[in-house]
Amino acid sequence: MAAETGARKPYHHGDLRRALVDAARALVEEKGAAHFSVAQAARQAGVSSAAPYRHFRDREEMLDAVAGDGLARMAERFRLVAEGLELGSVEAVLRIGLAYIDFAVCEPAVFRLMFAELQEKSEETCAAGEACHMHLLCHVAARMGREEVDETVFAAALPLWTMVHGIAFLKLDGKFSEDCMPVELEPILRNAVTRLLPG
Amino acid sequence: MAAETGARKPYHHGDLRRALVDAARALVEEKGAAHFSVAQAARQAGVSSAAPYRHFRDREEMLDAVAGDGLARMAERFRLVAEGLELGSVEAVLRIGLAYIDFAVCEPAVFRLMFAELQEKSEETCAAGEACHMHLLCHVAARMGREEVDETVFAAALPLWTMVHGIAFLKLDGKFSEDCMPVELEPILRNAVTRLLPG
DNA sequence: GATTCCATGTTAGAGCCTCTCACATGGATG
DNA sequence: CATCCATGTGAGAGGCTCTAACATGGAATC
Repeated sequence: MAAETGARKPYHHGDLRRALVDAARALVEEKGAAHFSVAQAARQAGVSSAAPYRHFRDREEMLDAVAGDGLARMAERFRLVAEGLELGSVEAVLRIGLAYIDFAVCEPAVFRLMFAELQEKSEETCAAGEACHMHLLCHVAARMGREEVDETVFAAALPLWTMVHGIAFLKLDGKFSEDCMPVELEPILRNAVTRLLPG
Repeated sequence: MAAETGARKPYHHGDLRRALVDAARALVEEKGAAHFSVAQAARQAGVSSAAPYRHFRDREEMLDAVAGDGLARMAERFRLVAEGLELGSVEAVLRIGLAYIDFAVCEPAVFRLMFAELQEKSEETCAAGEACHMHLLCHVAARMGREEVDETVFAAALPLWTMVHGIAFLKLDGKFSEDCMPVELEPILRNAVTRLLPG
């Protein structure tokens, strides 16, 4: 209920933390995480360059927040695309894989950040990452007739998970572009999923 | 023929470019690419902080050189581990995959940098990357009885390549560590390679 | 309602970094 | 020997991170 109409700033700023994460996300996507600066995000949000440090310990923690936000949004997408599809079906796993790759294509810099080397990930970011992983693991577990996600399920899901992850990364590197090696991903992915899903 | 004995600096410095790349590699591995600084690499090499700019346009180009160096060393490792093994055999592909993952584990930060978002990759870096990729493609082509690496070969190799890439990245994220989900990689990888290699 | 408190903001600034410019040096070349 | 140019240095502009001391105003307390 804040900062919508801009009628008047409801508090000192309203929800600066949220505004900073949004600004940071845009900047990261625009120039890459490496060239992102806290000062710029602060300007974008209309506050002094010291203000962000009330909400984030340092630059790294701000980037972590952007990563966590991205992971949470990706998990939500997984939920949406698999909604209504049979648990453990090739179709469901395929949809999740394609959503994964789609996210990477739509927000390449944020996607990279989500798997970047951060010295210290927040509880929140880790949980969001786990949530993403769990979407796939549940399907594999169902496929195997398991109730719990144990080591066996994890091992069975690993090739799938990693393959999709790898495809997304290579796609970002332009390996499948027109002038390199144009490839229709969906059939390849469907084929691989079929071969790799247990049962 | 330079800078071997260290008897006396043969030229202004000898081979500053090489020294800087080595220093940069060490620094990147030590603190991560994000916290690497040109000035520090210069100090490490014993020159002024302006000297590196005679050899690299900017910080980014210096990191690109470290990445290219890493890719070249990885290609060389691929050559070594597959030496003597049958072209297109499961064993050869498996060895290359394990070498890939091993590199990631031994030099995680450099490995990340090798696939990081760099605004502009040098000719050299691109070529080194292609060389790595080609090692796998040749085995797959041989497996399929092809002479050339065409789109079909590329498509067949893609799941393998991406899966190994993904495993390496997830391993860096500690996803297979003791306190998360301890997994013996080799059998899983062997199984997946067997299932994904054509023929 | 007035007072107090504290979360959240601001200004000033130390210290480091990137990158540039003018200048220095010395091996290679004619 | 004289000259040139690749490669180095020192100084410095400008930007960034992060800290410290101070300011402000909504919320809690009396």
